[in-house]
Parts: sequence; structure tokens; C-alpha cells
Amino acid sequence: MPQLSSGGGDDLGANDEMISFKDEGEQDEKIQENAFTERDLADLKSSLVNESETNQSPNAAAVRREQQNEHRGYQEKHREHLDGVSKHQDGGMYKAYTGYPFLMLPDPYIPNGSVSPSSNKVSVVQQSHGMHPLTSLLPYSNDHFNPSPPHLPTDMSQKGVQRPQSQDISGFYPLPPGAVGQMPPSMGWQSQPVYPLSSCGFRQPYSSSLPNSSSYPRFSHSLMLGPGMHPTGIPHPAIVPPSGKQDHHDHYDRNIKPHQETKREKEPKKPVIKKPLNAFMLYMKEMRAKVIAECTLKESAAINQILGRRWHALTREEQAKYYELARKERQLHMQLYPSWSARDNYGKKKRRKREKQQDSTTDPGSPKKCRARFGLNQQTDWCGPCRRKKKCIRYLQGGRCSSPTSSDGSPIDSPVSLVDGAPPRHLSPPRSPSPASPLHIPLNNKGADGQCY
DNA sequence: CACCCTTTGAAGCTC
DNA sequence: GAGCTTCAAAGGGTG
Repeated sequence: MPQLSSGGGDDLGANDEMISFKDEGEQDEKIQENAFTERDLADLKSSLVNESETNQSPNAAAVRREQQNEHRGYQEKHREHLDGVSKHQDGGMYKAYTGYPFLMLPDPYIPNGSVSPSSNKVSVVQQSHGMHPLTSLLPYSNDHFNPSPPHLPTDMSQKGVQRPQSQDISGFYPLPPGAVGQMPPSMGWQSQPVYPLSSCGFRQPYSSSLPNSSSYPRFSHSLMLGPGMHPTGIPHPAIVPPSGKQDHHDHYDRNIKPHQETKREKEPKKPVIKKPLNAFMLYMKEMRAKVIAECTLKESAAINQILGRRWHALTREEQAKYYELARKERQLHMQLYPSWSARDNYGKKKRRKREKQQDSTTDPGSPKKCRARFGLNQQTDWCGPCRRKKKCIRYLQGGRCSSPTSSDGSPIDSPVSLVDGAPPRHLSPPRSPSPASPLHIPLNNKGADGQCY
């Protein structure tokens, strides 16, 4: 996959992918068809960034720094408070949530794809395994994007719902002083009709009263119906109890185990505030169930490969939607935890194969070293780890993207083309998985409908 | 049972 | 500032 710089921009995430459209001379009909051009999207993302940084205040960055200063001392208290809440709630029923109680209100324009350019509504994706206990009352729905899902009043998705402002989220789960309350109208959720929050969209999930259950399509049934649901326990979804395994998603189920509660009581630790989900993660959460159903796959690695391809197959508008969602998530996360830093979670996961790969002969190291090793042009050829090492190490040559490792694991001394000569995955039709991938996605799993790729 | 795999994006770190 | 690393979700697979 080419990583050539287009000088255009940084944006829309898979910048390199978009760049490759041009560099490889491939026709991206979608781009031509869509009102969004590559530049448009770059502008969009740029605007999103700008908006998030500037729209909420004259100088959001400065504000945040100020908030951090203000709350720096609060952080410890805040976490202590979280601990206190945790203990208070069933003595260990402090649930882990992997997302915020955002709403995934149905998008009137995204039944399965296209987005109405005129629509500015954005669905919030967050659901699933670490979910709000109250969502157990909600029927699971996988049709997040259905125009008018049965569980949601039609007018709600169209008009949006004003959240009662009298309820303060901080009263339902620990918030830094003024965290949400300080959200200026310009960035507050209430003020964003583009975010069709329902009455239970943001705050009410944390209300002591049962929320309207009609607006949690993002939450999966697996947890909604999970055992041990606390009827009122309402920590923020990004807060994960300091269980022994931070990187697992079934915090909820695990944390309701008595022995873990006992352990936690013995060793109270600070809850972990997880990173807000990025656009792709939101997309994965949204589409995972669909892929699983379509492809009858269970392995997440394989599913993620498919989702990665589908992600690149999305139109600009579709991707923009998720970037917008991600921006909202970050924005809210920033508001809720102004002193939080991604650094806080560094080291939570084990250092793993990356260290193993340190001496790997298949890993050329930096792109510069890679180019040198394979005799590629340092200025124009893309080479090297595609922004992450792991096993996803692809090399570009002649517009092809492939792996430096052969199927038997032996190192490859030079870049190779894809087996089928297919273009990079972002434009690829259904094709065989990368030879480097240990996962062999059963492409024929679904049949000839081409869904599973 | 801890970790791997696999994906993209954001953010932090290093040089 | 470029390049690299870590983490976010997910759950079957692996040692």
C-alpha cells in the first residue's frame, strides 16, 4: 500500500490509502461520483479538528490546558471518588465500559451505505460489551443505521430530542467539576442538532430513573442481557475497573465475579479510563456483528481484516460520518476527563511480539532502512512498516503492496507482488488474503455475494 | 490463562 | 518534525 505523500493532507485517516488512488493510477469511481472529493474530505477532517479545538471556545487548547491545571489536583480526588463509587456500587459492581453512553441513533441516510450529503446527522457508535447496565432493558438491534428502526420513534431520528438540561451528568457518575457542565453551547451535545440525541442520549443513562429505552441501538444484546446487571450502577463507559486484564472487553462479566470483587476490595486501584474510540474502531463496533453474520466468522482477527477492507471501501461520506463520531467521542472524553492522557494507559498492555520482532530479519526497521534494503527510491517509494510493525509489514513496488514474509514465514529478500496482482486492499475486489496473514479468511464462506472480503 | 492476531486512527514518545 | 510505539475493540487461537 503506497504511503506516498500527496502533500494534501493529513486527513481522513487512511491518508496513505487515498494517496494511493492517484499514485497507482487507479480509478476511484466513488470519488468521482461523490460530492466529496479527496480534498473535501481532508478539509472536512481538518475542519473537524479545528472545530474540536476551536469551536468549543476561543481557544480550546488553552481552555483544556487551563482545565487541566484546574483539575490537576482534582484528578486524584476524582479517581478516589471513582473508587468510592465503585465500592459503593455493589462492592465491586463497578462495571467496565468500553464506550460512552453515546447514542447510535438511526441515521436516516445510512441504511447500508450512502449518506445524504445534506444530512449532517451523525450516529454515535458505541455499544457493546462494556455497556451500560441500563441498556439491559433495551432490545438489541443491529440495525443501527436503519432509517426507522422499530425501537426508535420515527420523529426522534428526524428531529432529535432535547435532553433535559436540568439533569447533570456529574450527578450520576464522577465527573470533574464542571466537566460536562462546562461544555459550552457551541460544543455541547444539546446544542448539536446534528447529534440527534434522545432524551436518554447522554445524561439520562446515568439517571437514577430508567431512561427511555428507545435509543440504545449501539449497545449489544450480549451485555444488555448479561447477568449481574446493576440497575443503577453508572460509571462512565470509558472507565474500566482496574481488573487484572485491562485489555479485555468482557470486563463486565468478569467483574461481577465474586472472587474479583473480593480481590478488588483487597486491592483497590484506580479505575482505568480508556481511550476514546477512533473512527475505525467505531466502525468496527458497528459492523462487526454484521460481518460475523454474513461471513459466519468468529475470529476477530479475520473479521478485522474484512472490516479493514470494507473501511477502505466506504465512501468519503460514510467514513466522514465515523470521523465525526470519533471526534465527538474525543470531545466528550476530553470534557469528562480533562486531565486524562493516553499516556495514562501506556504500559497497561504487555509488551509483546514487537519485542520479539526486534531481531527479526524480516523487519527492516524504519522505512528508510527498508528502502535501502530493498533498493527502493528513498524519495518516492513507500516501504517499511505500514505505520505499525506487528506482522502487517507491507512493501510497495510497482504499485503493489505485499508482505516481506512468505507464507512459510521465511524472510523475503525483496518486495513481492500480491499473489493475484490485485490492487491495494482499499480498492481491492474480493481477493485472497495477504500471504503474510496467518489468518486465512474463508472468502467463500458467504458464497458468491462477495460480502466477505 | 495471559497473550497473540488483525485492523485503522489518535496520541504519546524518541531522536 | 519524522518516525515509531502504544492503545483502543473483539474473540477465537495458541502455548
